[in-house]
Amino acid sequence: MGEKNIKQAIIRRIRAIPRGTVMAYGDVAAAAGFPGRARLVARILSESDGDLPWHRVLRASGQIAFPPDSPLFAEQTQRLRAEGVRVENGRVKLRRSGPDLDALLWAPD
DNA sequence: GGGGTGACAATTC
DNA sequence: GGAATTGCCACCC
Repeated sequence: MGEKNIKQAIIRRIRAIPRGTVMAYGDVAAAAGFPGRARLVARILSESDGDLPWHRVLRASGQIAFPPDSPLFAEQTQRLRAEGVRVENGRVKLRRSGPDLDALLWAPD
């Protein structure tokens, strides 16, 4: 399998993240079928032209993956809040295996 | 081929 | 919850 396909699969997965929700780098990779490739997701996002919802991807801890004083940090925070996501102190509460909401957000393609 | 780097993560203390 | 450690993988020099 060529790497191009992996990249495409991950990009598709990122585009599929519903508005107002967030996903961790590792989760995106796993959901695309490539567990353990979190860093690849990060690299793809850094290379992307900005046509994908990069602001919906954060660390597994729920923290924004930029230094708090960086402009990207501010932009990501603003974009998330614009979608109704609560961002406090540079972090978002990730509810995994939580209430019924999960089944809805993590529904299959 | 070796070594350092990075929008990461799981484990351990 | 935080800090340190280890694993990871693509990319660059």
